[in-house]
Order: sequence, then structure tokens, then C-alpha cells
Amino acid sequence: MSESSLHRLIRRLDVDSAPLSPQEKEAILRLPITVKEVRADQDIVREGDIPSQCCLVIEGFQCRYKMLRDGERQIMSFHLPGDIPDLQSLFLERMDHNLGTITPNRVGFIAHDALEEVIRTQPGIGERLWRETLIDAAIFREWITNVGSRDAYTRIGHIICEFFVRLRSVGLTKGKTFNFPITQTEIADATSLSTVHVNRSVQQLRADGLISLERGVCTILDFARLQEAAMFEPGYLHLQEGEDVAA
Amino acid sequence: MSESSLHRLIRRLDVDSAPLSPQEKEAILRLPITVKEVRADQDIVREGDIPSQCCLVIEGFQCRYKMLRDGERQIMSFHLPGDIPDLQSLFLERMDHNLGTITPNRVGFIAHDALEEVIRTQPGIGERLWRETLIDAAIFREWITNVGSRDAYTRIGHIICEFFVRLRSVGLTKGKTFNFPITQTEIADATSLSTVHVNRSVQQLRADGLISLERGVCTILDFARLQEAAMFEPGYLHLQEGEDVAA
DNA sequence: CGATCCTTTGAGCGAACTCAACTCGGGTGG
DNA sequence: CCACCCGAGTTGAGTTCGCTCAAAGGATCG
Repeated sequence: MSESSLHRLIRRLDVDSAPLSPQEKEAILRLPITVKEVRADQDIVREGDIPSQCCLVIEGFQCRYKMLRDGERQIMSFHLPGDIPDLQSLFLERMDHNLGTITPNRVGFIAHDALEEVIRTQPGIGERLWRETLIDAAIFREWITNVGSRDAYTRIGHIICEFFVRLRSVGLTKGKTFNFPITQTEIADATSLSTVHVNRSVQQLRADGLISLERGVCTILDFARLQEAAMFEPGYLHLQEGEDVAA
Repeated sequence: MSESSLHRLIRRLDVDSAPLSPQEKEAILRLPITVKEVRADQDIVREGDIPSQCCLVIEGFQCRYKMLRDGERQIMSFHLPGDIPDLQSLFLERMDHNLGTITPNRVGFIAHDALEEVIRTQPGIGERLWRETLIDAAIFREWITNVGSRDAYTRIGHIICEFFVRLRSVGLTKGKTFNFPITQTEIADATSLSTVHVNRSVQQLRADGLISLERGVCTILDFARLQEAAMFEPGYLHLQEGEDVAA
């Protein structure tokens, strides 16, 4: 149970170019983790909170978001199994945004104390966790570009490409098909578009033969053309060689 | 010369709540740094580069940006003295964006090797640098919200508030006045607006008595009202207590 | 004192928005 | 087992914020 979840973390951190040492793997496996089931649309941590633990996504999807005073919601990232979406709370005391589930989740909580301890005794693990937060930041940068500089059609295509490639990198795709249980309202909150316009743009993506998307299941019908149309260049995800592009 | 520049880095990392130890300060001062003058509008590193050093801003302003295939430029952050804008290159080999100067700069280059060495021997310094990259990420998140969810007037006001508060935290403001040598074209690239619309919105901010801005010098005439109008809440900057808000 | 970059102004246009209503599918309780 | 309900998706029509195109004033600097 807790073993399999920490193995997911090991797979994530064990980069080909810099594999984890046996001691490092053991240290990760010794991390005390509390596994919990969380329903859909629940907050894990909220803006203003001062967490004392981090959350490893084991199953399901999460997102980070801010609420604006007019009630609008801005989603700033999606998170999938293997991610630790609130790792930054280790060094930034107060949450400046919310973290919530999109679907039902299985999550593992790891105390800050335990993480600090493992970082102290195994600096290599700290560096790898640091690297993960840097990739988060790289994705944020891409999202600035996405909401800032791309039109609705491109913007939505881009989100789908990213979701697909990230999901594939953790082995959660079947060919070009994957679970995409993100409602059009949530896509709207992530892309800063209205749900109406998201809907019309998604229909256009379907009409153009780029994707099929219904009832939470997405299939990419022509990745090359979608990637081109969505201006998607996966470099910013900093995946390992061989992991990126194509299939 | 190189002493004063590394002292700037020490001041940045020496948080009240977790002051640097004497050994840590010494270790920072021992860092080999190469100081260089760079003209305005020059790239420090480019997308695709694999840097072997990091850049400490000593004097002047920089920005990170991406170029899109239609020639549009998306600025994703501004950087000011004390920042290390490409710290992420320590763990993410390949640059996924550009870093360039906005004004003439004095910068200090520190080799990755030297940084890795100091992080290894003084883990506390590593944690503080990690924290800096997490604040970068927090600012990226806020910028997603800015370009995504705010109208032109608010968006520009927000950028100005952020610039002011960050500048003040490193002692580069005089009262409510500060250097703001960012052209309207650059504001446009940072806010994803057209220069024409930036111009009209800036004029509106002036007409509303919130700011004065001419020839690279900005004065905030009514911070409370500007902050309110710009939906600016400085929590995401994770400044130390006493440093934030008011004057 | 021309060259150039930055700012400003006018006018028409368009991508995305709002409001409103209708459809569809899945779950739930009487 | 059916009626209802509710969230998600879809469609139509009018509106608006910010865009583009075009051109004219400043400022700064060899």
C-alpha cells in the first residue's frame, strides 16, 4: 500500500541521467506516509494555510487555483499521479493559492519533518525534489504564454497536449487514449476562457479531426497536426530523452 | 567590487527568521564571481542553451521571455538587483526561455561548479536558494492570474505594484518614487496587451491620480487606492514581515 | 539636427464574452 | 422502475474590450 505509493515517487525521481543510489531509494521507502482517500472537488490545502506536510498524488487528478474577488477561479496547474503539488510549502510557510482535487483521489501525506530529515541525510534526494519544483515553475511559465499569447483553439489544444505527454511519461496512457476527466468549466478556468467559448473551440478541434473527447476519455487522432496547431513544444516539461514526442 | 555584489546576495538570503551563520556568509563571500557590464537589450542566455554558470543581477533590470513563432514576445518576469534569474539552470540543463537585459546591467557570473560545491558544504545555502526559486514560481503563478483574469487597467496596475514592492524590499525606492525604465512596449509584452491599449490604460491610471510615470520614473500617488484597483495582494511575494505593504 | 525610439491619438474591426435557453446522461429516491 | 433532478454540454444572438492599421508628436543621442 504505502510501498507502492512511494515506489511511484522513486520512479519519478530516478532519472536515467542521474539514477538514485540504493541508499537513496531505501531512504525514500522509509518515509512515513499516510494514505488517504479524498472525494472529488475537495481542497487539500487552502490559501493562507501553513501546512506541516506535503501531499503525494497516488491516484486521481488535482489542480492548483486562486479565487478572485469577483468569484472567478484561475486554475494554474493540473497534477497527476507521482506529483507533489505542494512541495513548495516546505520552504514557503504560507500558501498563496489553493490545492484541490478534480476527481476522487488517493493521496499520501508526508510530514515536512520527515522530508527535511531525508533531505539532510540524502542531499541527492533534495536536489531531485528541488528539480521537480523547477519543472513546476517551467510549466507555470508556459502557462503564462498560453493564456497570454495564444487564441482559444490553440490554448485548449496546448493544454491537451501537455496533459497527454505528462500522463504518458508516468505510464497512464493507452496508445493515444487517456482519461481526461476535466470538465469544460475546468478547462475554462485553466485557459481563462468562457465555458461557451471552450465548448465551441473543443468542437472545432473535433471537427478538424485532431481529438475525440467524450465522457472523460480523450483520444488524440493526429498528434503531429495537433502539436503543430497547438504550438506545443515539450521541451519545457524537461522530460527524459526518449520520453518526449511521438509514440 | 565583487565583494559588494556578493554582499547583495547575502542580504537577499539572510532572512530574519532564519539568519545565515557566519560560516555560511563566509562561504558565499568566497564564491568566485566574474563581474561584467552588459548593454541594454542583450541576451544573457537563450532558449536551447546549456549554461554552466548563473547570473546575479547587481545593477539594472532583466526579464525572462519566450519568442513565439509569429514574432510575438511574451515576457514572463522582471528581475532586479539581488535576483539570480537563471538559477534553475543548475538543475534543468536546457534553457526553455531567454533571459535578457532591459537596461544596461552590471551582472556577476558564478559557475555552476562553485554553486554546487557551496550547496554541498553548506546545505543551508542550498535551501535558501531553493526558496528563491520557489518565490519565482509563486510570481509566475500570480502572472498567470494577471494575464488570465484581469482587465488591462488592473493588469498594468498590478505589474507596477509588484515592481514597487520588490524594489522597495531591496532598498531601491525613494519614498513612493522609483526607477521604472520599462517601455510601454515591454509592459505590453509582459501583460499580453497591445502597446496602444497599454498606453491608453496608463493614461487612465494617471488620470485617476494613482501614479505618475514619465521618462522611466514612476511615483505612486496613492498606494492604497492603486493596490485596491490592481487587486494587488503581496502575499505571493513571500517577503519578510514588516517588509510588505504600506510605507 | 537628422535618426530613431517611444508615446500618443483616431477609427474601424473582431475574438471572445454575456445572457439565455435547451439537450443529454446518470444518479437517486419515492 | 420510472420520474425527477442536476451537472455538463450545446446552441443562438447581441455586446464589448482590446486589437489592428495608420499617422503624428516628443525625447534622446550621436
